Amino acid sequence: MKTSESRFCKCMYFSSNALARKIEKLAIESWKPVNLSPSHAYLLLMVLDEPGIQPMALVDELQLTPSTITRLIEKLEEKKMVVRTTEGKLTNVYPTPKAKDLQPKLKECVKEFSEKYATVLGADESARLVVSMNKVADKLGR
Amino acid sequence: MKTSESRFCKCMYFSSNALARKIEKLAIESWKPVNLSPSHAYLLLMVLDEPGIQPMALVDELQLTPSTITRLIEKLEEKKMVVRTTEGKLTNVYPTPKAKDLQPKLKECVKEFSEKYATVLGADESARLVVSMNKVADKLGR
DNA sequence: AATTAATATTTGCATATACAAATATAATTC
DNA sequence: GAATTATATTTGTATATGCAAATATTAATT
Repeated sequence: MKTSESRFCKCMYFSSNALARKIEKLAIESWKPVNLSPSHAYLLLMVLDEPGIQPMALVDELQLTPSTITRLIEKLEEKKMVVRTTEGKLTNVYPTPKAKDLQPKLKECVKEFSEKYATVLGADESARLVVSMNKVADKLGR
Repeated sequence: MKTSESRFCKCMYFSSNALARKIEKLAIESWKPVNLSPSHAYLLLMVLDEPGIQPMALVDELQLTPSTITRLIEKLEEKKMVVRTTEGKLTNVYPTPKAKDLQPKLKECVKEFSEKYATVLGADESARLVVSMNKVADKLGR
């Protein structure tokens, strides 16, 4: 059954979740080459882009909760992709050389992913959808 | 930081997830009065609407995996909201009287929820967004 | 300076979800 | 009718995520 044929297809809860799950699946495929989940990959991209970035900034940028960010960092630490230094109440997260080596491949995955859905949906339509999802998310605040 | 200001706001993965999480939060609030999570509530609504419905039909309608559907039903069974009868390889799920009593309240929650986001986003805009999310989900198939 | 309040981070616990394998049954094919 | 294949459901296990409480540290107030 298509999403649009479900009895609940008029419901924002149903639709946003169904879409997110399908996109997630596509994303997981895209990041398989680097053996990272999409969230881990995005967090690592942030760290590579801004070495020393602090968890709270990651919370802000990735819109996840502090505890989730801690857990993501922990896993990347296990994988020797980042290191953490704690001074006082602040923590800095730095990429390891291993992560830096991976950077080009990571960017490749980002590109592959966006091409994957642009192919299916059309570049314009997907861009428009992203903009309007963001607008709505903004309005829902916090 | 607003969703639209994140470094990743152009990415479908980020945006669809951020939106789904925010909507989920709103939905959880809306179904607190009946002490059910949104997924449980929707499954129960299906069962009330179509007593004896089989798990596979729920998989189809709710677009979740079979295992997730099993788990959701189990929990509703614990709560004495549904009963399962298994004959051969098929299972039928029926609402209990307790669930039937709850039905009006459940529908009330659905309404509250949709009013909640319609207020924030405008009825038209939210309807449009839902339609286009469904369209995209359809195209992503499977 | 001492107390209080605010902030950053981590931990313990709970939940929803999925995948893959296991089970059980029904349908098909030979 | 026996063997194979397909289908429905459940189970075991793993993951991502969140909330609330715990820690630790800094800032503000008195």
